[in-house]
Amino acid sequence: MFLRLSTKLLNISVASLCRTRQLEKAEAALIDGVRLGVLPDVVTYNILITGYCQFVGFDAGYYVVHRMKEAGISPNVITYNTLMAGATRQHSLSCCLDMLDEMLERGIDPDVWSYNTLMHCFFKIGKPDEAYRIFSDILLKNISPCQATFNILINGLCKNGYIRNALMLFRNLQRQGFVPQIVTYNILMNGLCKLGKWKEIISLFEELRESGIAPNAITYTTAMKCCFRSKHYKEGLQIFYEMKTRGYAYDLFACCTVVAALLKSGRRQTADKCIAHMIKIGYELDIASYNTLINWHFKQGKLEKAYSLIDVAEARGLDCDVYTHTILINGLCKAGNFDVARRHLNHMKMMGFDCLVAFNCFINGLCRAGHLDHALQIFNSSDMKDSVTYSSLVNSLCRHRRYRLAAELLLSCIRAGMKILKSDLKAVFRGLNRSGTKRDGKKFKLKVQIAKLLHY
DNA sequence: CTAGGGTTAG
Repeated sequence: MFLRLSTKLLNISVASLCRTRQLEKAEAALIDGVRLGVLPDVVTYNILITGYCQFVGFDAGYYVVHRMKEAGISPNVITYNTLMAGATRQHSLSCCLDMLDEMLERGIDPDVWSYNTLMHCFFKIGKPDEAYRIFSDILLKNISPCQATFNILINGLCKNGYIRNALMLFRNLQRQGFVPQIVTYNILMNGLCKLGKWKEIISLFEELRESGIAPNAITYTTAMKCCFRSKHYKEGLQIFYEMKTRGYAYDLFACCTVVAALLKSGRRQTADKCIAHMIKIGYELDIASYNTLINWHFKQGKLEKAYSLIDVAEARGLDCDVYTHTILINGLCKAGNFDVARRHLNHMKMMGFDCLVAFNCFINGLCRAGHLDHALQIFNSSDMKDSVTYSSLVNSLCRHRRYRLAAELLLSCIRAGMKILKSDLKAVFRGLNRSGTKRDGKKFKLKVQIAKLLHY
């Protein structure tokens, strides 16, 4: 009994260290425990596996299974479920299936969580049909789905673009007695956020309050992100202040969201305060937090500080991601250093990152620095483009009163099936009317209408 | 210990 209690305490401490990315300290706690005669159990190792999977990778997590065996502890169903979750995190369906196989080989019965995780994996790699098949399997095998099963289902639908369907499913389930959890609401809010439906989010928030379920930090972060996205900064900040006054500790996730919004809306001083808070709480910052800090330095024109922070992140064993590189390229462009930016863009491409946003930063940077023709030239020789690329060029062309080319570009954007901003359309239309004849404007409007009918 | 949130461009 005494030993079990101690192991429980050990697990609590290992878990809190793992959660905050302090894996080395977690290992040290394990060694200290052994020295004091407190032996780790299967839960201890499962916690370690979660930590390694999250912060190092699936392979590192899987390696812990060998250590367990050496310590004479058999992995259980949660061990394998945790590993499946780790594989899912890095989009590896094959590892996920391997774990399911290994589990069966060892005579461990998969439980509902094993199937939940497999379903999650299929959703994550963009195969909703296969995911749904797993859901059917759960029912066929007479395994009772749990609340998480439905949450994963709803989330998977949202993540694969079926947000309205997810909402319908949610309402249907509710009618059949499904009691939503805070997770369910968070999932739906996040889905609506992608659609930019901030008013619907606010009303979902109201529904949540009436239902008596307490919102958590994730709810607040999601709700404010949605407001910021649709440029309702005041409303978003209001949610942030409510979160603070209600005593929610605002974590790194909330900080990143708020800082980004503060920088975008020009609230520099508040951003500085939030950054200070972030550094205070973030003794173990992750790459997204570093990205936020790096971006903050760039926005202040402090290039050297931004660079050195990238070094710090790498020295801490964090891998720069697509955001880091994009932020760097954007910073270089805003500073007018297009040669280095271009070189880094190529570098990024070679490393296999998605370069679209970085490319847009580059094009937009050239436009704003007055190198419109250079931007057009690069644009024409690239097949990487989306509506933002067009928008930057159309904007710039209008500023240079080159309305005909702007009109042409806008039309090809629509013909490629991409949404355009109303403001771009207006600018081109007004420009044509003012510089040419009224007929030019009318003809343009007609062409836009037809293009939309054919291509949206 | 196993589902949900953050960071980049117009």
